[in-house]
Amino acid sequence: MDSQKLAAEEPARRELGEPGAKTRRRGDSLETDILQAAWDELMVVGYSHLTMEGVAERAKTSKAVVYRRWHSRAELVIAAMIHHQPLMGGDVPDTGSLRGDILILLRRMSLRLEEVGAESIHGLMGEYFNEVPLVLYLRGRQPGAESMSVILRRAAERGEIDSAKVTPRIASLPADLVRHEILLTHAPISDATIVEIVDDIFLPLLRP
Amino acid sequence: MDSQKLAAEEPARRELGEPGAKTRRRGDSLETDILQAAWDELMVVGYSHLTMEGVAERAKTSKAVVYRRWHSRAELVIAAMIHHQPLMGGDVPDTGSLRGDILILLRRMSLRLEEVGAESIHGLMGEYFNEVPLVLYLRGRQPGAESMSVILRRAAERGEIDSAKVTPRIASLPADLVRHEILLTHAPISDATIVEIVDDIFLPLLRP
DNA sequence: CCAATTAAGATACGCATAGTATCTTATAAA
DNA sequence: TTTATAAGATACTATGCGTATCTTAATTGG
Repeated sequence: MDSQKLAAEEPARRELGEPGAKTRRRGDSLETDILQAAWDELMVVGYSHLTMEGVAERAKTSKAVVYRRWHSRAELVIAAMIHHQPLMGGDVPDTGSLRGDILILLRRMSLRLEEVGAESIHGLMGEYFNEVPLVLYLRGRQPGAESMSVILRRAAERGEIDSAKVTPRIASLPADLVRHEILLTHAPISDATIVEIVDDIFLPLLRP
Repeated sequence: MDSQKLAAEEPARRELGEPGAKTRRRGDSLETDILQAAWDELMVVGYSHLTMEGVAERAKTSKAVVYRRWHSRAELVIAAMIHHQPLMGGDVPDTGSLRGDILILLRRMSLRLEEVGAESIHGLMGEYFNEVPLVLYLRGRQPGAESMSVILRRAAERGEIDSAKVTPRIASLPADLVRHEILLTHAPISDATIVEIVDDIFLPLLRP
């Protein structure tokens, strides 16, 4: 039809042990590699400078392959974030006191959020606002992330708190405040801030 | 030097009463018009679809004129937001009770934030993260926006609250929670949510 | 009141990136 | 071994950013 230059002269040998090796990943293996590449690219250049081209290049594949699986930059990055590490996942802390448990939970959450970076989260929310998975991710509503309710139940059983005072809003309050702090400030949240949230706000609201 | 087509044949008559009228705005008048155009454009197309070209066109001027004053899209939009309406500004409510005052303050703030739109705020934060004015705007730290401390001082004088309990974090808590809610959810914040924040969280923390 | 200066407004351009389409060929399935 | 699928390379369109250049209206100041 038109003067399209056909194919490549060099048959695209990817860096393996032997040069000239021809191999093509497919399916899950390829998908995992792309998600990893997207995460790496996010860490290196940040969300605002992340391009589909860049991710494809890093994954040693091409844009078309990436677009075949994710329809936009935001979708890809959200998938990469979840693939890398859910925000709230992990074992439920059990130190024997509510204060100890929740400090562990909040520190873990803030480390993971800072790893992703507030900039990325804002970027995603800005161009992908009506999508659900991102908010689920942020709020830690992934399946298997019910740490907070487990901790609160145990604390109530120990008699540390008045379980009648535990509304959903209060249960999510500490995480909300940490999230808010990270989203609005550039510097990482200090441990003193986390302790303040727990000791001056959260615990006083729940004590019998 | 090169084959540049020179000038316009048509001398750019802007819509005034008489066609053919030649007039050029300058200085503050022009600046105000551009800020207004930027705000209008923000309302119509949203931040993610707002372009410098679009703003210039709406203001009936050209991109170059806009760039002469603001170095980026984000800078322009922040200026437009502040020009349109500071988040926390306005008279300090004085209903005679802390609860009444703070409800007014929070409702006002949430209306204004929703007018700007969470999407815009995320977009701005995403591409302009290290800039100070936006966070000042969001946190209501503009000069003349000390409503909250005035309200709290009056409440303390009336003996409604224990002023020893008022830490900076607790003082900003209600606004932080409203802001957080708006930034994370699509729908406008309900009045019940505002009341809940005040009655279940804020007031219990300050009562003697 | 006229000449010199400033900046508005029009336009073009280079560049980056999004997203799509097309083609060859390695890999998997039958 | 043949056939179907999709990986990977490449080209292409469209958009928008940010800059530069040029003309001319408006302002300033002697």
